[in-house]
Amino acid sequence: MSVTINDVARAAGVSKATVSRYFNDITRVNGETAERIRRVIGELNYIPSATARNLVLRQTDKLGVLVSNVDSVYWNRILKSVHNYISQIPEPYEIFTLNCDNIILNNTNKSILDKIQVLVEQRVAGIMIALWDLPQGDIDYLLGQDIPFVVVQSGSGDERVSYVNVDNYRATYEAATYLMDLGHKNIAYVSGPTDAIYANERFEGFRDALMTKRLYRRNLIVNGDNDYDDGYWRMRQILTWKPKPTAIMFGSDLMAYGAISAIREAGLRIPDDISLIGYDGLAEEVKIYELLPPLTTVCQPMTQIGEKMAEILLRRIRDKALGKNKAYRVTLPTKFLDRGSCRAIENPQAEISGE
Amino acid sequence: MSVTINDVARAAGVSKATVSRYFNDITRVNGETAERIRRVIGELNYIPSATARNLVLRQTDKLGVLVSNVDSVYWNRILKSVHNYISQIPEPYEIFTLNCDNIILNNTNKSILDKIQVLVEQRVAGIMIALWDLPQGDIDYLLGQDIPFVVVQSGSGDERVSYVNVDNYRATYEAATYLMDLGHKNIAYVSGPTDAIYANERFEGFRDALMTKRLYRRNLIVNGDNDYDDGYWRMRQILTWKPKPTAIMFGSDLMAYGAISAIREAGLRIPDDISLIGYDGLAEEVKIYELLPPLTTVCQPMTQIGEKMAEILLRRIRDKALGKNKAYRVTLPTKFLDRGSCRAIENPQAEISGE
DNA sequence: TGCGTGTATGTAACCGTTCCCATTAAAAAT
DNA sequence: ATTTTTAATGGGAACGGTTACATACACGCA
Repeated sequence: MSVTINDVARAAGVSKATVSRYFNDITRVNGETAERIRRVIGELNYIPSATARNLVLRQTDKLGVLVSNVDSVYWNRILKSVHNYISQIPEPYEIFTLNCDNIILNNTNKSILDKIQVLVEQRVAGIMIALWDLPQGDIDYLLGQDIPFVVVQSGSGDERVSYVNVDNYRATYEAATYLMDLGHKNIAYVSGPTDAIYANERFEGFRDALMTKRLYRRNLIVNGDNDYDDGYWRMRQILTWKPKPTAIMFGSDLMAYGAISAIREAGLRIPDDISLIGYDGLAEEVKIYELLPPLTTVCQPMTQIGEKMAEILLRRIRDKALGKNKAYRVTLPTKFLDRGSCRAIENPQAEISGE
Repeated sequence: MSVTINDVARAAGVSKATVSRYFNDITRVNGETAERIRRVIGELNYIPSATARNLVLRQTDKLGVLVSNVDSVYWNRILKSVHNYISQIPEPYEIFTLNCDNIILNNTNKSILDKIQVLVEQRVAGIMIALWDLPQGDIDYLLGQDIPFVVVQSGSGDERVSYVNVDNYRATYEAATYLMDLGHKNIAYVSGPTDAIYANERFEGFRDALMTKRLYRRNLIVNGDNDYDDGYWRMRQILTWKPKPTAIMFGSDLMAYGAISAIREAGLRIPDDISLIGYDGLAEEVKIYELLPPLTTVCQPMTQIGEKMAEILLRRIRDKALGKNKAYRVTLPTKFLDRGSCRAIENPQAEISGE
């Protein structure tokens, strides 16, 4: 089987304590001895077992990241930013990413809690949770363990939870106001999954903005699933409405792009025939998206989100070492980016659909 | 600190051996006792320590993945496919992803070997290596450990290494032939990093194809870095050449898209003014890429690559349990996809540049 | 000479499991 | 009634590290 510290100790003619010291505090081992150990390690190709080490130390220098799905630009930018941040600090943390999309999509009997437990069992020093939604039960479980963690996008009202959030409500409120200022009166909204906090926040911003001008109509609200295909199909459905909305806001860029595909297919033009606003700002983050049809959108500060997450987690880990236990919470602003997929309505149509 | 098996045993009035049996072979514990243990576990919120378990069993159910950069569509599709495959098998493997891009980009003092060692320290059951390039030294190191591993895209001639490769040479050979059949005589090639095996294979396929018709010119070869920005800048440079090549092949779709951006900027049209061929087939994999300007390209079977990787790794793990040690190697075919970014040359220009 | 000091190393307990090997009591077989 | 089987459980030694404590020795100094 694999080489252990005992093998090294024996071959080097020392006790395993000395070998251990060689790794953890080399100043406490004699130069010649150290050299001997070094050679033996090389010869035997010895790698200490993190398992055994973690067991006795009851801690590791590993950080766990739980991410919804790895193949999403949004989470990727955040992940990347986390990696960047962590690689620039003095502490030698290693980041382990655990993917949850099979749980969510395949509806297996595994739950997010199982994934969290995997991380807990690993005795990671801290956990970053980059999920679209995190059940309160799981939050309670995490609070029960004494592992620092930080949550993004699913920060609820729980005061004990550290999180990085985005000002979703305000973002859509402003975007909707922008559309109304352009003269739109018949504005549809395609929401993300209604069971997710962030999706509701976005929707509520839209709704409240429209309500200020009595333009909110429940039958102009569509619930989507956030992805491209969903945007495509929802748009095809919307295109059959009479009258057609003059503008549509989406809970995600991906849905908006899917919608663009349906709109093109129908032979309509943007923004001449219909105005669109997305949400995420993918084109701001990924160069290649420049080549996509322009989309006015709400940009999320993904890089900043990742940095803040990592920063807060580290602060919590350091706090824990000092016996402190304080939740940190940040809400970051978004940036509205007009890329030309909306146009002004000169002759607002008299008739408003519904109700 | 956290609840241990001893706490459970004490609270349930049994020995820890019985609690252990409760988890591992419940038939060997009395019904009433089992019920008592079950209750205590619930009350104490006990979760067995995987660390301790792994230590005594000398194995884990963790698989490690080393990936170049998480924010790449290419690796993402492969990762996703790996996750899918693993989630469908009976064994309860957990996948830990380790990201290497800070190593490669930031040029830190950390090396890929360090990352590999982290995985070895974790005593993962197996390792998947999804890197653009893997130094031979690292391969040797891995072969020295007795952890099964499989490599993608960097499989060299080493017979002891299991890998999943793509028939890069043939792919570019055929793509180049296609261009020549369209009448192109002045064809440039923008290569990926020249120190990577796959990039050379692709280039060689191109070169050999052109050589068959004596059209290969060294001064039409540009070395790029595979990404969008690089494609953009290389293209700007190429556009200054006189005469301009009538067609350009790229070592990656990303570079080709970057080039498209430069071409648009220059007011030229594709394929009317210039023909392009990419490599990867991103538009085949990611729905949203449908909206990008069409690009004729070589599609890599990313899903299949991920599946094969996972499949081979598992086979190797099972083999190891049987004392077998055999390398598995697969080379997958690509698919040429004509999406209309190339046109035929009716009046091939007489003059060929260079030499 | 004797004593304190510092350096280098060894000894052994411990981390939280698994599992082999008793041990015990009850059931079955003789 | 005695022996054998079987079922249920406990005791304790691993697993591979870390670390507090003990030990041994060399050195400088009163």
